[in-house]
Amino acid sequence: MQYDLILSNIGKYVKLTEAEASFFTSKLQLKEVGKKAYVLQQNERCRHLYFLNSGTLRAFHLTARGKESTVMFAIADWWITDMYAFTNDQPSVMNIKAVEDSQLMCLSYPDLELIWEKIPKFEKFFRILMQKAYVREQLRSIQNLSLPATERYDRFVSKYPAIVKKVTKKQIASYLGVTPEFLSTIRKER
Amino acid sequence: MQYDLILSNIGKYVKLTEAEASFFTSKLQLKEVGKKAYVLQQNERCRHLYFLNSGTLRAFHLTARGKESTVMFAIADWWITDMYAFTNDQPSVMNIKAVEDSQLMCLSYPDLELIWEKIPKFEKFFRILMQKAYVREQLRSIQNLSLPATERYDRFVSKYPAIVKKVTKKQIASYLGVTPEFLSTIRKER
DNA sequence: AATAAAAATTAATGTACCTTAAGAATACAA
DNA sequence: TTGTATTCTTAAGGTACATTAATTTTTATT
Repeated sequence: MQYDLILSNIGKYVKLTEAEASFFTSKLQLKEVGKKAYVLQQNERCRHLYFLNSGTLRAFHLTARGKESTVMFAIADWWITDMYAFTNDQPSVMNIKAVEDSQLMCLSYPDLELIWEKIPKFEKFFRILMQKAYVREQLRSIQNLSLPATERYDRFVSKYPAIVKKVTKKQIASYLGVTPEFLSTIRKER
Repeated sequence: MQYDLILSNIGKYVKLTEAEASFFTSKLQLKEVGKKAYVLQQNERCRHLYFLNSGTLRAFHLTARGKESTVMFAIADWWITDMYAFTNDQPSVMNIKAVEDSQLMCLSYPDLELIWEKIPKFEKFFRILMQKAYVREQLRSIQNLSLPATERYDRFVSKYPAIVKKVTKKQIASYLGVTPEFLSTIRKER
């Protein structure tokens, strides 16, 4: 049922007993959002960590001048939140919006702290999750600094084919840090 | 003595007993490196996680065409390694080199696993460490995508004044993703 | 199906930043 | 202290990418 995906996601890294699993799932809230709905608005407090059961989300930062920068995409089986705002209880620095109808599991920070306290295995699980997220971001930084846009696009397409199928070119452009017009000329060259 | 800094660093987030602290420090190896010495070479295996007692290190990626991109700097009280290579036992994607004479504590992956197993509090500590590193990298990505070089420089200087004192303009330029020549024209405008 | 709205493309022009090259300042080694 | 390397700066010319604007294509709405 609705907890299968999230439990198997966690199960890749730690083994939970029945009791632990049911304590954990008792803290989850199901949320359904329609396409274009906001899961989080920039400057608001970010009260939840989200796990995607289905659908697609996009996190993006908006500058004063209205420029959008895509921070990340999430599809089924991914975790997403504004980690800065969520863990520091600060106004969020990004929006999270549904690219298509999506189903999410929500976990509040107080509940997450309870879970960490009661089931230390979850510290391990989140350590691994954060470690992988850190590595992903660091490799992205390296690529942004060292590669021209054309190669960044090629690598994005081959690394995230499932995402490419779901999101617009405009959204990919804002993830890569180029305009949609320029991405279009890049693609013509292929 | 030599363990004071690292223990107080850890103590900010978890409280260790005497026995735990001494088990932990028993796994640490002291290393001294001279200015310009390599702590890690790109493509080599990355066998250690490092904590800086003193000095300054710089991690940078080198492209086939010889272009350097600075991934991060580390000064006293910072942790540093090629986290991708270290945790996945893969060839490293970056070099780590001493900007000045430095003293480090080294921890191997097998020892770190022992520590995690024996003292679960260390899972929590590293969860927090990875979480902060992830947030730092994500905010950097946002800034790289949304701000022009001149503002990225200003923010770097105000966020990391202690690092600015230690490293060259050329190294800062390669962290910001601009050439030293262009950084020079930016600085003239201040 | 018709209309509206958003995305994608194309092309002309513009600019932030790069490349090359040379000179000046700073640090390093003999 | 002198020479040598490295960094930093300045300036001219070049390029990757942005901006603007118009057209086409795709998607969403009634």
